[in-house]
Amino acid sequence: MAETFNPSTPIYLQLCERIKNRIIRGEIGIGERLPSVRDLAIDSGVNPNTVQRTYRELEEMGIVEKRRGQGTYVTENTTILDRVRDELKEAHIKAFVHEMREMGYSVSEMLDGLNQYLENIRRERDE
Amino acid sequence: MAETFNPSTPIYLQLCERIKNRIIRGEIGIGERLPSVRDLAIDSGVNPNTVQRTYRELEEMGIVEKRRGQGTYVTENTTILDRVRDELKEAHIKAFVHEMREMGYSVSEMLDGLNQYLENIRRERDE
Amino acid sequence: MAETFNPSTPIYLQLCERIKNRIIRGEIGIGERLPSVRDLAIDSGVNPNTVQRTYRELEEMGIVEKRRGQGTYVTENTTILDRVRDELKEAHIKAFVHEMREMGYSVSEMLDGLNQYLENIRRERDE
Amino acid sequence: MAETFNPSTPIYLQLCERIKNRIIRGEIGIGERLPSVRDLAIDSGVNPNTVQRTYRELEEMGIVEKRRGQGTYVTENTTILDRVRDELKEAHIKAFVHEMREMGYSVSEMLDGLNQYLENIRRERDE
DNA sequence: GTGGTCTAGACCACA
DNA sequence: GTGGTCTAGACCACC
Repeated sequence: MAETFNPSTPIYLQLCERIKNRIIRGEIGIGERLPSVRDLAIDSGVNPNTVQRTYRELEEMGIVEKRRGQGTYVTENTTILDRVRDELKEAHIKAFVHEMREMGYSVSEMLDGLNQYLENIRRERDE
Repeated sequence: MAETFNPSTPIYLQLCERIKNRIIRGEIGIGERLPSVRDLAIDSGVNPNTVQRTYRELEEMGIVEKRRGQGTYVTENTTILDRVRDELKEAHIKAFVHEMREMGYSVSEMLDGLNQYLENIRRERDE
Repeated sequence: MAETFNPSTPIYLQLCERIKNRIIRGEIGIGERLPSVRDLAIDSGVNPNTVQRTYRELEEMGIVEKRRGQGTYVTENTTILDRVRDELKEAHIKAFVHEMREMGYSVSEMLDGLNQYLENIRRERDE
Repeated sequence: MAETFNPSTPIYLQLCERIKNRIIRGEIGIGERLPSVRDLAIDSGVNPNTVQRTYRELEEMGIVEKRRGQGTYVTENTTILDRVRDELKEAHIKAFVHEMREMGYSVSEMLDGLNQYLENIRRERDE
Protein backbone atom coordinates (compact mmCIF):
# COMPACT_ATOMS: atom_id res chain seq x y z
CA MET A 1 0.00 0.00 0.00
CA ALA A 2 1.40 3.35 1.11
CA GLU A 3 1.92 6.51 -0.90
CA THR A 4 -0.77 8.23 -2.88
CA PHE A 5 -0.71 9.62 -6.39
CA ASN A 6 -0.88 13.13 -7.69
CA PRO A 7 -3.86 13.16 -10.05
CA SER A 8 -2.28 15.70 -12.36
CA THR A 9 0.42 13.42 -13.75
CA PRO A 10 0.04 9.85 -14.98
CA ILE A 11 0.30 7.19 -12.32
CA TYR A 12 2.68 5.09 -14.36
CA LEU A 13 5.11 8.01 -14.58
CA GLN A 14 4.94 8.64 -10.88
CA LEU A 15 5.55 4.98 -10.13
CA CYS A 16 8.37 5.08 -12.62
CA GLU A 17 9.99 8.04 -10.89
CA ARG A 18 9.78 6.44 -7.51
CA ILE A 19 11.28 3.16 -8.55
CA LYS A 20 13.93 4.86 -10.67
CA ASN A 21 14.97 7.00 -7.72
CA ARG A 22 15.14 4.03 -5.42
CA ILE A 23 17.33 2.20 -7.87
CA ILE A 24 19.58 5.17 -8.51
CA ARG A 25 19.99 5.77 -4.82
CA GLY A 26 20.95 2.15 -4.41
CA GLU A 27 17.96 1.40 -2.20
CA ILE A 28 17.14 -1.34 -4.64
CA GLY A 29 20.37 -3.10 -5.45
CA ILE A 30 21.91 -4.13 -8.75
CA GLY A 31 20.40 -7.33 -10.08
CA GLU A 32 17.74 -7.27 -7.43
CA ARG A 33 14.25 -8.47 -8.20
CA LEU A 34 11.38 -6.01 -8.24
CA PRO A 35 7.96 -7.03 -6.95
CA SER A 36 5.84 -8.88 -9.50
CA VAL A 37 3.45 -6.85 -11.60
CA ARG A 38 0.47 -8.19 -9.70
CA ASP A 39 1.99 -7.66 -6.28
CA LEU A 40 3.03 -4.10 -6.95
CA ALA A 41 -0.40 -3.44 -8.41
CA ILE A 42 -2.16 -4.57 -5.25
CA ASP A 43 0.44 -2.89 -3.15
CA SER A 44 0.00 0.43 -4.93
CA GLY A 45 -3.73 0.15 -5.32
CA VAL A 46 -3.58 0.40 -9.11
CA ASN A 47 -4.39 -1.85 -12.01
CA PRO A 48 -1.78 -4.43 -13.10
CA ASN A 49 -1.76 -2.88 -16.56
CA THR A 50 -0.57 0.34 -15.06
CA VAL A 51 2.32 -1.37 -13.32
CA GLN A 52 3.15 -3.18 -16.51
CA ARG A 53 3.37 0.13 -18.28
CA THR A 54 5.67 1.36 -15.55
CA TYR A 55 7.97 -1.62 -15.89
CA ARG A 56 7.98 -1.29 -19.66
CA GLU A 57 9.04 2.32 -19.30
CA LEU A 58 11.86 1.36 -16.96
CA GLU A 59 12.90 -1.37 -19.36
CA GLU A 60 13.07 1.10 -22.23
CA MET A 61 15.33 3.28 -20.13
CA GLY A 62 17.48 0.21 -19.75
CA ILE A 63 17.54 0.13 -15.98
CA VAL A 64 15.36 -2.93 -15.63
CA GLU A 65 15.18 -6.32 -17.36
CA LYS A 66 12.23 -8.64 -17.62
CA ARG A 67 12.84 -12.36 -17.54
CA ARG A 68 10.15 -14.64 -18.85
CA GLY A 69 8.32 -16.46 -16.12
CA GLN A 70 10.78 -15.23 -13.56
CA GLY A 71 10.20 -11.61 -12.83
CA THR A 72 11.59 -8.14 -13.33
CA TYR A 73 15.14 -7.35 -12.28
CA VAL A 74 17.34 -4.30 -11.93
CA THR A 75 19.93 -4.45 -14.70
CA GLU A 76 23.38 -5.64 -13.72
CA ASN A 77 24.91 -3.22 -16.17
CA THR A 78 26.28 -0.57 -13.87
CA THR A 79 27.37 1.52 -16.84
CA ILE A 80 23.75 2.13 -17.74
CA LEU A 81 22.81 2.94 -14.17
CA ASP A 82 25.64 5.43 -13.91
CA ARG A 83 24.73 6.95 -17.24
CA VAL A 84 21.10 7.38 -16.23
CA ARG A 85 22.16 8.87 -12.94
CA ASP A 86 24.39 11.41 -14.64
CA GLU A 87 21.88 12.28 -17.33
CA LEU A 88 19.21 12.94 -14.76
CA LYS A 89 21.51 15.10 -12.70
CA GLU A 90 22.48 17.15 -15.71
CA ALA A 91 18.89 17.47 -16.83
CA HIS A 92 17.73 18.76 -13.47
CA ILE A 93 20.54 21.24 -13.20
CA LYS A 94 20.05 22.43 -16.72
CA ALA A 95 16.32 22.84 -16.29
CA PHE A 96 16.82 24.78 -13.09
CA VAL A 97 19.36 27.18 -14.53
CA HIS A 98 17.29 27.63 -17.64
CA GLU A 99 14.09 28.41 -15.75
CA MET A 100 15.79 30.92 -13.50
CA ARG A 101 17.44 32.68 -16.40
CA GLU A 102 14.15 32.77 -18.25
CA MET A 103 12.68 34.58 -15.30
CA GLY A 104 15.45 37.11 -15.53
CA TYR A 105 17.56 36.14 -12.54
CA SER A 106 21.28 36.55 -12.69
CA VAL A 107 23.58 33.73 -11.70
CA SER A 108 24.33 35.32 -8.37
CA GLU A 109 20.67 35.92 -7.56
CA MET A 110 20.07 32.30 -8.43
CA LEU A 111 22.81 31.06 -6.11
CA ASP A 112 21.73 33.42 -3.34
CA GLY A 113 18.16 32.21 -3.57
CA LEU A 114 19.29 28.63 -3.47
CA ASN A 115 21.56 29.12 -0.48
CA GLN A 116 18.91 30.98 1.39
CA TYR A 117 16.41 28.20 0.77
CA LEU A 118 18.89 25.62 2.02
CA GLU A 119 19.48 27.76 5.10
CA ASN A 120 15.76 27.88 5.83
CA ILE A 121 15.46 24.13 5.53
CA ARG A 122 18.40 23.57 7.85
CA ARG A 123 16.93 25.93 10.39
CA GLU A 124 13.53 24.21 10.26
CA ARG A 125 15.17 20.87 10.84
CA ASP A 126 17.15 22.15 13.77
CA GLU A 127 14.14 23.46 15.59
CA MET B 1 5.50 32.92 -36.06
CA ALA B 2 8.68 32.70 -34.02
CA GLU B 3 9.79 29.92 -31.72
CA THR B 4 8.66 26.34 -32.00
CA PHE B 5 6.92 24.11 -29.50
CA ASN B 6 8.05 21.07 -27.64
CA PRO B 7 5.53 18.38 -28.56
CA SER B 8 5.80 16.71 -25.17
CA THR B 9 4.06 19.44 -23.18
CA PRO B 10 0.83 21.26 -23.97
CA ILE B 11 1.24 24.23 -26.23
CA TYR B 12 -0.96 26.44 -24.09
CA LEU B 13 1.34 25.85 -21.12
CA GLN B 14 4.40 26.68 -23.15
CA LEU B 15 2.82 29.86 -24.45
CA CYS B 16 1.79 30.68 -20.92
CA GLU B 17 5.33 30.24 -19.67
CA ARG B 18 6.77 32.46 -22.35
CA ILE B 19 4.35 35.30 -21.81
CA LYS B 20 4.57 35.03 -18.06
CA ASN B 21 8.35 35.21 -18.22
CA ARG B 22 8.28 38.22 -20.50
CA ILE B 23 5.97 40.00 -18.10
CA ILE B 24 7.99 39.08 -15.05
CA ARG B 25 11.18 40.22 -16.70
CA GLY B 26 9.51 43.52 -17.55
CA GLU B 27 9.78 42.92 -21.28
CA ILE B 28 6.06 43.46 -21.40
CA GLY B 29 5.33 46.39 -19.15
CA ILE B 30 2.75 46.89 -16.43
CA GLY B 31 -0.67 47.73 -17.84
CA GLU B 32 0.53 46.99 -21.34
CA ARG B 33 -1.83 45.41 -23.85
CA LEU B 34 -1.19 41.88 -25.07
CA PRO B 35 -1.77 40.99 -28.71
CA SER B 36 -5.32 39.94 -29.56
CA VAL B 37 -6.14 36.25 -29.41
CA ARG B 38 -6.40 36.12 -33.16
CA ASP B 39 -3.13 37.93 -33.79
CA LEU B 40 -1.15 35.86 -31.35
CA ALA B 41 -2.67 32.72 -32.81
CA ILE B 42 -1.51 33.60 -36.31
CA ASP B 43 1.76 34.86 -35.01
CA SER B 44 2.43 31.63 -33.13
CA GLY B 45 1.04 29.33 -35.75
CA VAL B 46 -1.41 27.98 -33.26
CA ASN B 47 -5.14 27.44 -32.94
CA PRO B 48 -7.01 30.46 -31.48
CA ASN B 49 -8.60 28.13 -28.92
CA THR B 50 -5.12 27.48 -27.64
CA VAL B 51 -4.33 31.15 -27.20
CA GLN B 52 -7.65 31.69 -25.49
CA ARG B 53 -6.80 28.96 -23.07
CA THR B 54 -3.41 30.57 -22.49
CA TYR B 55 -4.94 33.93 -21.67
CA ARG B 56 -7.48 32.31 -19.38
CA GLU B 57 -4.65 30.62 -17.52
CA LEU B 58 -2.79 33.90 -17.14
CA GLU B 59 -5.95 35.59 -15.95
CA GLU B 60 -6.47 32.94 -13.29
CA MET B 61 -2.94 33.54 -12.08
CA GLY B 62 -3.95 37.20 -11.77
CA ILE B 63 -1.19 38.64 -13.89
CA VAL B 64 -3.46 39.56 -16.77
CA GLU B 65 -6.89 41.15 -17.05
CA LYS B 66 -9.44 40.91 -19.82
CA ARG B 67 -11.39 44.05 -20.61
CA ARG B 68 -14.50 43.36 -22.59
CA GLY B 69 -14.25 44.68 -26.09
CA GLN B 70 -10.81 46.12 -25.49
CA GLY B 71 -8.36 43.29 -25.13
CA THR B 72 -6.10 41.66 -22.62
CA TYR B 73 -3.82 43.74 -20.39
CA VAL B 74 -1.02 43.07 -17.94
CA THR B 75 -2.33 43.79 -14.47
CA GLU B 76 -1.32 47.10 -12.91
CA ASN B 77 -1.23 45.51 -9.51
CA THR B 78 2.50 45.26 -8.90
CA THR B 79 1.93 43.38 -5.67
CA ILE B 80 0.58 40.46 -7.64
CA LEU B 81 3.43 40.55 -10.09
CA ASP B 82 5.95 40.56 -7.28
CA ARG B 83 4.17 37.74 -5.53
CA VAL B 84 4.09 35.62 -8.68
CA ARG B 85 7.73 36.32 -9.25
CA ASP B 86 8.64 35.20 -5.77
CA GLU B 87 6.41 32.17 -5.80
CA LEU B 88 7.88 30.98 -9.04
CA LYS B 89 11.41 31.47 -7.80
CA GLU B 90 10.66 29.53 -4.65
CA ALA B 91 8.90 26.82 -6.59
CA HIS B 92 11.81 26.32 -8.96
CA ILE B 93 14.33 26.25 -6.17
CA LYS B 94 12.26 23.90 -4.11
CA ALA B 95 11.68 21.56 -7.01
CA PHE B 96 15.37 21.51 -7.83
CA VAL B 97 16.46 20.72 -4.31
CA HIS B 98 13.77 18.13 -3.95
CA GLU B 99 14.68 16.34 -7.17
CA MET B 100 18.35 16.23 -6.32
CA ARG B 101 17.67 14.91 -2.84
CA GLU B 102 15.35 12.30 -4.28
CA MET B 103 18.22 11.10 -6.39
CA GLY B 104 20.36 10.79 -3.32
CA TYR B 105 22.66 13.75 -3.77
CA SER B 106 23.93 15.61 -0.73
CA VAL B 107 23.70 19.37 -0.55
CA SER B 108 27.35 19.76 -1.38
CA GLU B 109 27.19 17.43 -4.38
CA MET B 110 24.23 19.45 -5.53
CA LEU B 111 26.06 22.74 -5.27
CA ASP B 112 29.19 21.29 -6.83
CA GLY B 113 27.20 20.00 -9.77
CA LEU B 114 25.51 23.33 -10.22
CA ASN B 115 28.73 25.32 -10.07
CA GLN B 116 30.41 23.01 -12.49
CA TYR B 117 27.55 23.38 -14.93
CA LEU B 118 27.71 27.16 -14.68
CA GLU B 119 31.45 26.96 -15.30
CA ASN B 120 30.93 24.94 -18.44
CA ILE B 121 28.38 27.38 -19.77
CA ARG B 122 30.65 30.32 -19.09
CA ARG B 123 33.52 28.58 -20.84
CA GLU B 124 31.41 27.78 -23.90
CA ARG B 125 30.28 31.36 -24.14
CA ASP B 126 33.81 32.65 -23.90
CA GLU B 127 35.04 30.55 -26.77
CA MET C 1 -11.12 -3.87 -42.85
CA ALA C 2 -9.05 -6.17 -45.03
CA GLU C 3 -6.14 -8.35 -43.99
CA THR C 4 -6.25 -10.87 -41.20
CA PHE C 5 -3.79 -11.53 -38.43
CA ASN C 6 -1.51 -14.41 -37.72
CA PRO C 7 -2.46 -15.58 -34.24
CA SER C 8 1.08 -16.63 -33.41
CA THR C 9 2.54 -13.14 -33.22
CA PRO C 10 1.11 -10.10 -31.47
CA ILE C 11 -1.34 -8.09 -33.49
CA TYR C 12 0.32 -4.80 -32.61
CA LEU C 13 3.61 -6.06 -34.04
CA GLN C 14 1.96 -7.21 -37.23
CA LEU C 15 0.21 -3.89 -37.64
CA CYS C 16 3.51 -2.21 -36.91
CA GLU C 17 5.28 -4.19 -39.61
CA ARG C 18 2.65 -3.42 -42.20
CA ILE C 19 2.62 0.28 -41.55
CA LYS C 20 6.39 0.46 -41.28
CA ASN C 21 6.75 -1.27 -44.63
CA ARG C 22 4.24 1.02 -46.27
CA ILE C 23 6.12 4.04 -44.97
CA ILE C 24 9.50 2.72 -45.96
CA ARG C 25 8.27 1.87 -49.43
CA GLY C 26 6.95 5.39 -49.75
CA GLU C 27 3.36 4.22 -50.05
CA ILE C 28 2.61 6.52 -47.17
CA GLY C 29 4.44 9.75 -47.82
CA ILE C 30 6.65 11.87 -45.60
CA GLY C 31 4.64 14.05 -43.26
CA GLU C 32 1.46 12.29 -44.23
CA ARG C 33 -1.25 11.69 -41.68
CA LEU C 34 -2.05 8.16 -40.56
CA PRO C 35 -5.63 7.15 -39.83
CA SER C 36 -6.79 8.02 -36.33
CA VAL C 37 -6.44 5.39 -33.65
CA ARG C 38 -10.17 4.79 -33.62
CA ASP C 39 -10.52 4.60 -37.37
CA LEU C 40 -7.68 2.18 -37.83
CA ALA C 41 -9.07 0.12 -34.98
CA ILE C 42 -12.44 -0.25 -36.66
CA ASP C 43 -10.80 -0.70 -39.98
CA SER C 44 -8.57 -3.50 -38.73
CA GLY C 45 -11.17 -5.06 -36.51
CA VAL C 46 -9.09 -4.66 -33.38
CA ASN C 47 -9.36 -2.71 -30.17
CA PRO C 48 -8.24 0.94 -30.15
CA ASN C 49 -5.75 0.12 -27.40
CA THR C 50 -4.03 -2.26 -29.74
CA VAL C 51 -3.69 0.37 -32.41
CA GLN C 52 -2.42 2.81 -29.83
CA ARG C 53 0.26 0.34 -28.87
CA THR C 54 1.17 0.05 -32.54
CA TYR C 55 1.49 3.79 -32.94
CA ARG C 56 3.51 4.07 -29.77
CA GLU C 57 5.90 1.45 -31.11
CA LEU C 58 6.27 3.34 -34.37
CA GLU C 59 6.83 6.53 -32.43
CA GLU C 60 9.59 4.93 -30.41
CA MET C 61 11.25 3.88 -33.64
CA GLY C 62 11.09 7.53 -34.58
CA ILE C 63 9.21 7.08 -37.84
CA VAL C 64 5.96 8.57 -36.62
CA GLU C 65 5.00 11.62 -34.57
CA LYS C 66 1.86 12.19 -32.57
CA ARG C 67 0.40 15.66 -32.39
CA ARG C 68 -2.04 16.46 -29.62
CA GLY C 69 -5.57 16.71 -30.81
CA GLN C 70 -4.47 16.52 -34.41
CA GLY C 71 -3.44 13.02 -35.25
CA THR C 72 -0.46 10.82 -36.01
CA TYR C 73 1.96 11.76 -38.76
CA VAL C 74 4.89 10.21 -40.59
CA THR C 75 8.02 12.00 -39.46
CA GLU C 76 9.41 14.59 -41.83
CA ASN C 77 12.90 13.67 -40.83
CA THR C 78 14.07 11.73 -43.85
CA THR C 79 17.35 10.90 -42.15
CA ILE C 80 15.53 8.72 -39.67
CA LEU C 81 13.51 7.08 -42.39
CA ASP C 82 16.62 6.29 -44.36
CA ARG C 83 18.37 5.02 -41.28
CA VAL C 84 15.49 2.70 -40.43
CA ARG C 85 15.37 1.46 -43.97
CA ASP C 86 19.07 0.66 -43.98
CA GLU C 87 19.04 -0.94 -40.57
CA LEU C 88 16.19 -3.21 -41.54
CA LYS C 89 17.89 -4.21 -44.76
CA GLU C 90 21.10 -5.03 -42.96
CA ALA C 91 19.25 -6.92 -40.25
CA HIS C 92 17.40 -9.10 -42.75
CA ILE C 93 20.52 -9.85 -44.73
CA LYS C 94 22.50 -10.61 -41.63
CA ALA C 95 19.83 -12.89 -40.22
CA PHE C 96 19.59 -14.76 -43.49
CA VAL C 97 23.30 -15.34 -43.83
CA HIS C 98 23.60 -16.29 -40.21
CA GLU C 99 20.77 -18.82 -40.36
CA MET C 100 22.13 -20.46 -43.47
CA ARG C 101 25.63 -20.71 -42.06
CA GLU C 102 24.23 -22.17 -38.85
CA MET C 103 22.64 -24.89 -40.92
CA GLY C 104 26.00 -25.63 -42.46
CA TYR C 105 25.54 -24.19 -45.90
CA SER C 106 28.49 -22.64 -47.68
CA VAL C 107 28.22 -19.23 -49.26
CA SER C 108 27.90 -20.70 -52.73
CA GLU C 109 25.20 -23.16 -51.69
CA MET C 110 23.38 -20.26 -50.15
CA LEU C 111 23.56 -18.17 -53.31
CA ASP C 112 22.62 -21.13 -55.49
CA GLY C 113 19.59 -21.85 -53.35
CA LEU C 114 18.53 -18.24 -53.50
CA ASN C 115 18.93 -17.97 -57.24
CA GLN C 116 17.04 -21.16 -57.80
CA TYR C 117 14.20 -19.92 -55.65
CA LEU C 118 14.05 -16.68 -57.58
CA GLU C 119 14.00 -18.69 -60.82
CA ASN C 120 11.05 -20.71 -59.60
CA ILE C 121 9.11 -17.64 -58.68
CA ARG C 122 9.77 -16.03 -62.02
CA ARG C 123 8.65 -19.17 -63.83
CA GLU C 124 5.45 -19.35 -61.80
CA ARG C 125 4.65 -15.76 -62.60
CA ASP C 126 5.24 -16.28 -66.29
CA GLU C 127 2.84 -19.15 -66.51
CA MET D 1 27.15 -23.92 -19.40
CA ALA D 2 28.21 -22.42 -22.72
CA GLU D 3 26.39 -19.86 -24.85
CA THR D 4 23.97 -17.34 -23.51
CA PHE D 5 20.36 -16.68 -24.47
CA ASN D 6 18.74 -13.80 -26.18
CA PRO D 7 16.07 -12.62 -23.77
CA SER D 8 13.74 -11.56 -26.56
CA THR D 9 12.85 -15.04 -27.79
CA PRO D 10 11.88 -18.08 -25.74
CA ILE D 11 14.78 -20.09 -24.42
CA TYR D 12 13.25 -23.38 -25.49
CA LEU D 13 13.13 -22.17 -29.09
CA GLN D 14 16.72 -21.05 -28.99
CA LEU D 15 17.83 -24.36 -27.53
CA CYS D 16 15.76 -26.10 -30.15
CA GLU D 17 17.45 -24.15 -32.94
CA ARG D 18 20.90 -24.93 -31.66
CA ILE D 19 20.32 -28.63 -31.32
CA LYS D 20 18.48 -28.87 -34.61
CA ASN D 21 21.35 -27.11 -36.35
CA ARG D 22 23.93 -29.37 -34.80
CA ILE D 23 21.99 -32.40 -35.95
CA ILE D 24 21.44 -31.06 -39.44
CA ARG D 25 25.09 -30.20 -39.78
CA GLY D 26 25.98 -33.70 -38.69
CA GLU D 27 27.73 -32.54 -35.55
CA ILE D 28 25.43 -34.82 -33.68
CA GLY D 29 25.27 -38.04 -35.66
CA ILE D 30 22.33 -40.16 -36.74
CA GLY D 31 21.03 -42.37 -33.95
CA GLU D 32 23.25 -40.61 -31.46
CA ARG D 33 22.06 -40.06 -27.91
CA LEU D 34 21.35 -36.54 -26.71
CA PRO D 35 22.29 -35.54 -23.18
CA SER D 36 19.68 -36.27 -20.54
CA VAL D 37 17.18 -33.58 -19.74
CA ARG D 38 18.78 -33.00 -16.38
CA ASP D 39 22.33 -32.83 -17.73
CA LEU D 40 21.48 -30.44 -20.52
CA ALA D 41 19.55 -28.30 -18.07
CA ILE D 42 22.55 -27.96 -15.77
CA ASP D 43 24.85 -27.58 -18.71
CA SER D 44 22.78 -24.79 -20.19
CA GLY D 45 21.92 -23.14 -16.92
CA VAL D 46 18.27 -23.59 -17.66
CA ASN D 47 15.20 -25.02 -15.98
CA PRO D 48 14.68 -28.76 -16.71
CA ASN D 49 11.12 -27.95 -17.80
CA THR D 50 12.61 -25.83 -20.53
CA VAL D 51 14.80 -28.65 -21.81
CA GLN D 52 11.85 -31.00 -21.69
CA ARG D 53 9.89 -28.60 -23.82
CA THR D 54 12.80 -28.36 -26.22
CA TYR D 55 12.99 -32.12 -26.61
CA ARG D 56 9.24 -32.33 -27.08
CA GLU D 57 9.47 -29.78 -29.85
CA LEU D 58 12.26 -31.71 -31.57
CA GLU D 59 10.27 -34.90 -31.23
CA GLU D 60 7.25 -33.31 -32.87
CA MET D 61 9.44 -32.27 -35.76
CA GLY D 62 10.40 -35.91 -36.03
CA ILE D 63 14.14 -35.45 -35.79
CA VAL D 64 14.44 -36.92 -32.32
CA GLU D 65 12.93 -39.96 -30.60
CA LYS D 66 12.38 -40.59 -26.93
CA ARG D 67 12.97 -44.12 -25.72
CA ARG D 68 11.45 -44.80 -22.37
CA GLY D 69 14.02 -45.30 -19.68
CA GLN D 70 16.88 -44.90 -22.11
CA GLY D 71 16.99 -41.30 -23.25
CA THR D 72 16.52 -39.16 -26.30
CA TYR D 73 18.06 -40.14 -29.63
CA VAL D 74 18.50 -38.56 -33.03
CA THR D 75 16.18 -40.33 -35.44
CA GLU D 76 17.79 -42.89 -37.75
CA ASN D 77 15.37 -41.97 -40.46
CA THR D 78 17.59 -40.03 -42.81
CA THR D 79 14.63 -39.16 -45.03
CA ILE D 80 13.20 -37.06 -42.28
CA LEU D 81 16.48 -35.34 -41.62
CA ASP D 82 16.90 -34.53 -45.27
CA ARG D 83 13.34 -33.27 -45.49
CA VAL D 84 13.77 -31.04 -42.47
CA ARG D 85 17.00 -29.72 -43.87
CA ASP D 86 15.38 -28.81 -47.15
CA GLU D 87 12.28 -27.34 -45.60
CA LEU D 88 14.34 -25.10 -43.39
CA LYS D 89 16.47 -23.95 -46.27
CA GLU D 90 13.42 -23.13 -48.33
CA ALA D 91 11.77 -21.39 -45.41
CA HIS D 92 14.75 -19.17 -44.75
CA ILE D 93 15.15 -18.27 -48.38
CA LYS D 94 11.47 -17.59 -48.79
CA ALA D 95 11.32 -15.44 -45.67
CA PHE D 96 14.33 -13.44 -46.81
CA VAL D 97 12.97 -12.75 -50.26
CA HIS D 98 9.57 -11.92 -48.87
CA GLU D 99 10.92 -9.47 -46.30
CA MET D 100 13.07 -7.67 -48.82
CA ARG D 101 10.21 -7.38 -51.29
CA GLU D 102 7.96 -6.09 -48.53
CA MET D 103 10.45 -3.34 -47.96
CA GLY D 104 10.30 -2.47 -51.61
CA TYR D 105 13.65 -3.78 -52.79
CA SER D 106 13.96 -5.19 -56.25
CA VAL D 107 15.60 -8.54 -56.87
CA SER D 108 18.80 -6.93 -58.02
CA GLU D 109 19.00 -4.58 -55.05
CA MET D 110 18.47 -7.61 -52.87
CA LEU D 111 21.30 -9.55 -54.47
CA ASP D 112 23.58 -6.53 -54.46
CA GLY D 113 22.96 -5.98 -50.77
CA LEU D 114 23.64 -9.60 -50.04
CA ASN D 115 26.86 -9.73 -52.03
CA GLN D 116 28.09 -6.56 -50.46
CA TYR D 117 27.42 -7.94 -47.01
CA LEU D 118 29.32 -11.12 -47.83
CA GLU D 119 32.19 -8.99 -49.14
CA ASN D 120 32.34 -7.07 -45.89
CA ILE D 121 32.42 -10.22 -43.84
CA ARG D 122 35.17 -11.69 -45.96
CA ARG D 123 37.22 -8.53 -45.63
CA GLU D 124 36.80 -8.44 -41.86
CA ARG D 125 37.93 -12.01 -41.57
CA ASP D 126 40.98 -11.41 -43.72
CA GLU D 127 42.20 -8.57 -41.60
C1' DG E 1 -12.44 15.60 -33.35
C1' DT E 2 -7.53 13.88 -31.69
C1' DG E 3 -4.47 10.95 -28.61
C1' DG E 4 -3.66 9.45 -23.41
C1' DT E 5 -4.65 7.08 -19.22
C1' DC E 6 -6.84 3.81 -16.48
C1' DT E 7 -9.72 -0.08 -15.07
C1' DA E 8 -11.54 -4.84 -14.96
C1' DG E 9 -10.98 -8.94 -16.39
C1' DA E 10 -9.87 -12.76 -19.87
C1' DC E 11 -6.56 -15.79 -21.91
C1' DC E 12 -1.87 -17.25 -23.16
C1' DA E 13 3.19 -18.46 -23.16
C1' DC E 14 7.06 -19.25 -20.44
C1' DA E 15 10.05 -21.25 -16.64
C1' DG F 1 4.14 -18.51 -10.37
C1' DT F 2 5.95 -14.85 -13.98
C1' DG F 3 5.14 -11.32 -17.71
C1' DG F 4 2.41 -10.39 -22.37
C1' DT F 5 -1.55 -9.46 -25.14
C1' DC F 6 -6.10 -8.14 -25.92
C1' DT F 7 -10.78 -6.43 -25.18
C1' DA F 8 -14.51 -3.30 -23.67
C1' DG F 9 -15.45 0.72 -22.12
C1' DA F 10 -14.83 5.02 -19.15
C1' DC F 11 -12.94 9.56 -18.55
C1' DC F 12 -9.71 13.26 -19.62
C1' DA F 13 -6.72 16.83 -21.90
C1' DC F 14 -5.73 19.09 -25.97
C1' DC F 15 -6.60 21.53 -30.36
